[in-house]
Amino acid sequence: MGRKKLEIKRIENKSSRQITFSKRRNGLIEKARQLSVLCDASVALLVVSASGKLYSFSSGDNLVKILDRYGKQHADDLKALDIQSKALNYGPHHELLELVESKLVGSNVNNVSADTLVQLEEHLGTALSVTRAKKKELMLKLVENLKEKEKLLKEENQVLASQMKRNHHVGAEAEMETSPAGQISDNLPVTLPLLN
Amino acid sequence: MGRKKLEIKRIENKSSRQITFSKRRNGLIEKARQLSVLCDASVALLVVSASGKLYSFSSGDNLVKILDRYGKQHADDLKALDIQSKALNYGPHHELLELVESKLVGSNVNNVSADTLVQLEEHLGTALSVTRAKKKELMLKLVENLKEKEKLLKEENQVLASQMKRNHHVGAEAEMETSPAGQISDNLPVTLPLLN
DNA sequence: AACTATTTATAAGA
DNA sequence: TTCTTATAAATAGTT
Repeated sequence: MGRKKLEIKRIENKSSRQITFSKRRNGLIEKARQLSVLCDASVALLVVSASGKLYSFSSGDNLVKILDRYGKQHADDLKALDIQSKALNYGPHHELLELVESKLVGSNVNNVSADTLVQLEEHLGTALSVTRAKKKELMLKLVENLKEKEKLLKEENQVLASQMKRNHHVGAEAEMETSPAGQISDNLPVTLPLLN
Repeated sequence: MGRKKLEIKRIENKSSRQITFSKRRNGLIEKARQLSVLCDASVALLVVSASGKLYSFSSGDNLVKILDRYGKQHADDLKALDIQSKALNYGPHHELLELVESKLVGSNVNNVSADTLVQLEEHLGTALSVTRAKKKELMLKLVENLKEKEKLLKEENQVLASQMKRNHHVGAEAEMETSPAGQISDNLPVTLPLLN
């Protein structure tokens, strides 16, 4: 979008590269902001220059608020939760923390590179997703079982209700039965599939 | 850059918003890619739609490596999960990423202190727990609702079954009703509403 | 998903 | 850096 068409490959001239970086970085961040506003989307953008400077944009507000909102009384709850769901979630979480440590241990922290931190961020996001996936899988199974139970009970209920109705009719009109009692139970398998 | 100038504020029309999201998201990701190539920069971009779908770009092979490590079958699972669990989980996740950024923004990355990173690690653990806690809370509520339903249905079943039994008795023994017919129909409206 | 009239981003130059 | 401007690119509304 300039005087000339620019091939998308590393700009070899250093100062052009820096100028282009500065311009396009600003443009990218502005675009990210627009997307988040226009479309009600959450956007997080990290840009690290070749020289290691970090620029970023992020929609939404920050973690401090969340931690405040959940307050101290939740700290214990969270511990309990951790214990209970450890078997389920600890694997990835553990790996994650080990990874964090391995990124830091033995190396002077001052030498941690921006790339390492970007990588770390990705690891955290992935680990969180994996954790969610495992827990959700199990919870959904539980819910499904309960829904199945509910469905069966509803069916049974409707069958019973319709039998009630017929019997009631019979009772009210003394004995003018259009169908013998035996037929009712014969019909049951036919009506059951219709209940859903 | 279109037929009309567009104000940068939430697009109210849902389908326009979705279309714009799709277009601009693609544009943003392409711009991110170009910046990383042209200027030799590290770029990480996360976009989550209002409906919870996650899109991302990351220079380097970090993300790919991670997904490979956790297995390809997880990649699809994670996508699906992100859609379904956005309302529940994205908040903390998002804020987590923001924290990561806030720890870094404006400071030369080389100056990040060990304390800051230890703190960050703690925050990540907490954020993970908060996420789990939220999900668990909602899932438990759902399970509780279903159990309650189950209980009510069982009770109703028993009522219906015992009424059946009585009616059946009446039918078999011709007309010896322990309760008048009217009473039965009086009872029906009481039990029927439970069916939903 | 394609089209196209416009707007927007930006490459080069100052 | 910042501004200017010619031009490339993105995209809003439309089909």
